[in-house]
Parts: sequence; structure tokens; C-alpha cells
Amino acid sequence: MSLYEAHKVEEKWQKKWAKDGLYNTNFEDEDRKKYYNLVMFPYPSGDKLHIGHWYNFAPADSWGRYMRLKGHNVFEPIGFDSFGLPAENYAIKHGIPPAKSTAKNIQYMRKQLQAMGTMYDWNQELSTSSPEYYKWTQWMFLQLYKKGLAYKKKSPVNWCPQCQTVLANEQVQEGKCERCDAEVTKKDLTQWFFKIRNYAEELLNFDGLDWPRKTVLMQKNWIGKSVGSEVVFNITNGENSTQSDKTITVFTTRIDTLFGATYMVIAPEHPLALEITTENHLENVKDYIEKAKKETDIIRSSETREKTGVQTGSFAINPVNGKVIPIWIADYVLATYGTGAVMAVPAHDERDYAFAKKYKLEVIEVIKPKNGESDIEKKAFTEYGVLVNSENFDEMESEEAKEKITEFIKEKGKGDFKVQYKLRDWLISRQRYWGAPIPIVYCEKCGEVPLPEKDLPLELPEGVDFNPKGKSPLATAPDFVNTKCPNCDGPAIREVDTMDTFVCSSWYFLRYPCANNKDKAFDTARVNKWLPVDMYIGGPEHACMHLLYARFFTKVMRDLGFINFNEPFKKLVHQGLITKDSAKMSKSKGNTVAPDEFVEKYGSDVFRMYLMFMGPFTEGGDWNDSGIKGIARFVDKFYDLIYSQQEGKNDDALKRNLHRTIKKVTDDLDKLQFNTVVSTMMEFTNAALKTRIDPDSKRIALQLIAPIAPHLAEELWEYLGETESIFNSEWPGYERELLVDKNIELVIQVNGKVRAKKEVDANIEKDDAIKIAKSLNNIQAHIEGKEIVKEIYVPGKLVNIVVK
RNA sequence: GCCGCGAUGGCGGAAUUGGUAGACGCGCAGGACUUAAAAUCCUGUAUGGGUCACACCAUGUGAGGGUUCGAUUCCCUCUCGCGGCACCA
Repeated sequence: MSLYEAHKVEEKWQKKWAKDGLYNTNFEDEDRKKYYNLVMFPYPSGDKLHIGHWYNFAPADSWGRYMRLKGHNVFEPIGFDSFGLPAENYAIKHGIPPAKSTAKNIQYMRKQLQAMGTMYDWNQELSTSSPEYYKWTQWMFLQLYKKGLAYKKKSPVNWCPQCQTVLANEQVQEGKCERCDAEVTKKDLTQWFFKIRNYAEELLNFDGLDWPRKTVLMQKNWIGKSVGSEVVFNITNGENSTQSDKTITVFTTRIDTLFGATYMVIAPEHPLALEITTENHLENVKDYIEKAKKETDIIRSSETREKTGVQTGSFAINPVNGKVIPIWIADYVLATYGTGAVMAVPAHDERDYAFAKKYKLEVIEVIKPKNGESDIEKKAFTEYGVLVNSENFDEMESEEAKEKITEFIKEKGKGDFKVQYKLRDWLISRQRYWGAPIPIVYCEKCGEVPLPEKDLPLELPEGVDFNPKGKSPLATAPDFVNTKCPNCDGPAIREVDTMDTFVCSSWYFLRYPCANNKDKAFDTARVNKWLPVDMYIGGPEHACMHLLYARFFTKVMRDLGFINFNEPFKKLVHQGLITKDSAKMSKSKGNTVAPDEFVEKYGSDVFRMYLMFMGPFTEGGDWNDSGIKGIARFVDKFYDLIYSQQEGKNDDALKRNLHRTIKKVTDDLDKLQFNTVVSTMMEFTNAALKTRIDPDSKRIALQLIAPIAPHLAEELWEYLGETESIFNSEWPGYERELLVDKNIELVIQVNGKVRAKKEVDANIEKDDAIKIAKSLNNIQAHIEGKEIVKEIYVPGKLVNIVVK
């Protein structure tokens, strides 16, 4: 039976910490350096806290506690990302209003989070679905609207037939709805967008950010900058007929291949597609466009799929040499990127090459490799090289030709340099109930009118029928379809769409330090003092959406003069994924693991430490409960060490061990290597149980374990007679000279192979070390009769004798 | 296809700038305690050979090669796994 009663102790301290307000942040504290320690706030689903939450929050909390012990004024808030589809789906299924089920879930999760023993500042709790919060989300919308960063556009959008809602491209995973997994189709709708593209260039700059390289790379990829040129082609509807006034512009990164353009391809969705098609091709083209509409982007973009296309009967005139080339329509060209049209250079582009071979189109070589040969009869040559068949530009290198040719056509008014981004504007409208309503009204007289700020929040009406019927549920709310214009008081209707939940989560970190402010979204002075967030911990799945949107919002707020910093998150860390039998845990697979039963059995400290001990924090791992016993045993041993272990003499070995442990734990915590923090504490405990331990060393051991086992440490701290919380104590330092032992085990190698070990004085000189080495039997056996070529001595470590 | 990351005992994993591979934990085996079990404690535990037992020897960090006195660590080639992006013009 263990002496340590985890449950009693954990409950005792959770109550006391709350009563004392230990973790309530003093935002005005000028003595300590501020530290904003943030985790990605949870979505309050009915599943309660799962292992993934624990794996994120518990180590993040340990990090916060460590920073506090290091003397920082740590602000560690928590809240709930409580708008969203699951609550709405739940409501549709069970008839319980989202507000109700959400409130219930939050209440339960709050309890679990408290039982975890985290140092959250509950005074600053927020949830995005409360009117006190979404009032300010709506305010944010109005700021972007006034700045011209919010606009409406009719566009083909992804439509999920099951959720009866629109999905952003970013939310479609493998052709399926990210949340419900239904096959996604297309539909034309008028939607609200945020102009995130205005910030594309600045969002590529990560200077001064301590982010995982991987995440930076992913965002850069997502934004997808390419530098190239635009070229304008005039259109003619017959090979020999006169030229029309129509033009098609293409974007290319390889204008050096312009002389090799032998045809043009436009996307089926290109606005001119039908217009330029001649009579005899019309039927064909219409057929093709219809087919393309039915294909999902995924099928269209499948690499293994054979390329298809149809001729329009029209021709384009290459501005550089007047060459007349046929215009085709093919679905391998996407309307959403660039201009929706490309010049095809089959000799130097693989896709164009495959297409040209299939439809027997001309291939003209215009780039030769600088060294060696290429064979365009066999495949396209896609690298840079030297121009041929390019008139005045012959013999020029690709790099130079890109500039010279662009300048040439620019003079003729047929093109220019151009930078293109893959990033699309952010589609924020949702035809859903459970989100923040968009504060816009449509007046018969005044048109589109933003709601005055004083009228916020525009509250979600109750009793709305939110069963999906292809329209926004709010279209059935009387207040929304029948309202007054704030301008002229005339009849008007409200916007019935709500906002993407990513809007809510794009600014919550600004709200936390002022979560109770009723007059402002955030307090400029406090936010400027407390942000950027010093540490942000959350899943890597948010690399391209949430983390990009949050950066965008921060930059917009800066440009509007509300804040004075450029980036929201100074340091970012992603926790790894916890799997079960190497598969992602999910309710549908039935392979979820409930943390509660383990917390019940062993206590939260043990569970927290076990999660940390499993492996490196950023790598995650496969859940297996067989090892948790080891942590429970360790906690008992550690408790015994502090509680029962007799005071021993403060001997030298213990002291050196202690200081080495301080250094190792400090270094590893700095790198968030919690797994080796646990094992280091185990080693120390095992050793100290043998040597006995003095009270001062006990206190230090408690401080070292406090970040990863807060209740245990606090309890024993009190037992040792301390009256202040251990989390108000100061992190121990170590003495450098105590890190090494007086004696070392010298390793002796012959030709790099270990042949003997010998305990010697740590400061032994090279000559003495080699002399001792050679005197050993086993070494003599290995060097006997051989010529010594070299003798290597690594101070304090090893001797290597090289023989021939 | 491209980009990134990874591969170490039966298992999770550890290993400063290249310097004792396998820390710590789980599991397993043997022993102590117990009427017995659980719990706890002690000992052992990479593989093969060798020894009564040590000593000792060989092999060994996905595969093959290279650099080096010395490689889990650096370089090249390949295989497999994971994550991201993907007809991006």
C-alpha cells in the first residue's frame, strides 16, 4: 500500500490553490517579467477531455509552472472554442439547442481541467459562443469591413450535401467534408470573404519567430508565391481570319520558353470559354464543361489520370513572334490559380508534353541544356538552359531571357512582370446557425449597410429551426428577415449567414488578458504589454489555417492602430499525435482511451508524468497503459524518499548527484524534453534512497519535480514545514564545479574498440593515462607484438591506442 | 511526384560538439517476504560463442558503401514507415 494518497492530496491542493487565487494573474506586476503561456483552446464536444487534450495541456501546464519557478509572471488562460458544427449536428439529432448542450459540455470540461491540476487563470476564461465574446467577433468583422478587407463575391464553392453547408477549400480533405466525411460537390453561392491575400507577402516573413521549421515551410507552401510574368495573347477565331479585340492573359514562370508555345489551354470555368468557341466545336465544348463541373477537384487533380481536352476552334497570337496557336480547353488547368489560362510549351513542361503527345500537337524545342544533350523526342526538358529557336534571344541563358523577354513584351504593351500567390481569400460565410451572425443588413433603399457598433452584439435568436434545408437557418428567424435599416429606418433584411469559427479563434489570444472588459474587444495598453504570446502549444493540424488566420488578424489590428506588434505567437511548439494501435483515435473507430479512469486509479500527477514519459513531447506515440505502473511506483518511492527517508549526512556523492540532476532537469525542461526529465528524477531518487538525503536536498528535489508533479511537490513541500506555495519559490541553480566527480572511469580502446576500463583521477594527464592503460593485462594482450601508430587521449573520457 | 520527419533489445525509449550503444521504465526470468496471492524488495535480462562462475571473444542502432584512430551521430545510394502539399503554369 502506498503512503501517498493521490486523490486526497490532489483535491486538497486544487481547492487551496483556487481559494488562495494562486494562479490569478496580476497584470500590473512590474517586478517580474511577463510570460504568456498559451494552449490552443479546446472545442467543447460531448466526448469530454480525451488523451489528446491531456497530452497537449498537461505538458503545456508543466512548462508554465517551470517558467513561473524561473521567476516569470506567468499568465496561463483557458477557454472554449464553442461555436461549431458538432453542437449543431447534435441539436439536429437530439433536439437540444446548441447553447444548452454546449453549456453542459463546458461545465463538465471545466471540472476535468480543474481536476488536471493546471494553473489556469479562471478569472479570464472565455467562450466564443457567449454574446460577451461574439459581440467583439462582430466588432472585428466591422473593422475589417470598414477597412475594405471584407467583401462579397459569387463563386463556385464546395458544398457538403450532408452538412448542407459550404466548405472552404481548406476544409475539404481528400474530396470529403473535413467534419462529416461526406463527398463534397460544387455549388454557386454569394459569399463573404476576408482579403487575406492583401497580406500574402508579409505573411511569408517569419523573421524573429521561434517556430518549427516544418510549420514555416508549410505556410510558405500554402501561400505559394511564384515570381514570373504575365503575357497577353490576342484572340482570333480562325487561323487566317482577322484578329478580334478579345485577349487572354496567361501567367508563366517560364517566359524564357515563350517561343516554344505551340498551343494555349484555358480552364473549363474560364469566362471566355464559350465565347471564343466556334460553331463547329460548340457542342463538344459544352459537353466537356458539363463533365468538368461534375468532377471533383480531387479527381481532376489526380496525377495518374489521363489528360483530356477539347479544341475551341479559336486561336491565340503569340505577342513575341506573331505565331498563331490553337486554344484548347482542359481541366488540368485550374480556374482558381493564376489567370485560369496557360501557354503550353510541350518541349519544356511535362503536363504540356503529355497533352501534346496525346493530341498530336506541335513540339518546338527552345531551351538546350548548358552542358550535354536533351532528347525532346522522348521527354520534356524542364530545367533552365540556353535559348534556341528564339530569334534575337538565341544563346541567352534562361535566367537572363526571363527578364529580357518580359521587358520586350512589356514595351509592346503585351505583358509585364508579375507575382502570383496560391493563397486564396478567406471564405468566412457559413450557412449555419451555431456561429456568430454577420452584422450586415440589406436595405431596399440604402443597400448593404453595416450594423452600428452600438447595436452589437447581434444576438443569435432562440427557437430557430436549424435543420438544414440548403439555406441558412437564420433565414427562418423573424428578426432577421424583417428588420429596419439602421440608416433610414426603412424595411430591411439581415444577413443570415454566420461566421466561420476560425474567425472566433483568430483573435481570442488578444481577448484573454481583458476577457472581462465590457467596453472593448481588448485593452490596447494591456495587450501591447502582454503580447505577443511567449509560448503557444497546439496541434500541427492548424499549421495552415488557424495559425495563418491568427497572424492575418494580428497584422490587420496593427494596421488599424489597435496594437503595436506584428506577430501573435513568438514561440510555437506542436505536440505529437497519440495513437492507439498506431491508428488515430476516433469515436467512430472505437479506439478511444478515456483519461478519467487512469486519473481515477493513479491520480493526475501520475497520469501527467506517464504521458510525458512515453516519449518526446513533439513526437507523440502509441498509447499503451502497461507502463503507467512504473510511474506510480516511482511516485511512491519519491514520496518515501522525502517523507520517511532518514536524514543522512550531506555527503559528497549525493551533493554532486543533486547538482548534476539540477543541470539535467533544467536543460531538458528548457527544451521541453519532459521524458528525460522524468527519467532523470527516477535516477536521482534511486540513488538518493541508497545514500540518504538531507533536508536542503529534499527541498531542491521537490522544486525539480514540481513542474511535472505539482500536487505531490506541493504536499511534501508543506510537510517539510514550508508555508508558502512551492510555486512561489525560486528555481534552484547548480554549482559548476560539482558537476564532475573526483574520479572517472577511463575507457581504454585499442583501434577504437573498448578493451578495458579503469577508475582514475578525473584530472589525470595524458601521459599518465596512457601509462596506466598500457599496464592493463587485456590491453597488453591486444597491443603485444604490434607497432603503436598513434595514441589518443580524450580528457576525462578515454584513451585509444592505434596499433598496426 | 515533391517537401519534411523518422527507423536503436520482447516493448516505450536514452545517448553534449563524432568518444563506453541500450540510461530510465515496462515486460520477462530467478530469489526474498507470505499459509497463499497481490503489493513490495533483491538479482539478472541485446544476440551468439566461451566459462562451474567470472574473465574474455565475435556480431549489433532499417540495407549497402564512404570519411575517421573511433560513426546511432557526418557524406553518398537504396528500402520501408509517418506527416504535409500536389496537374501551381
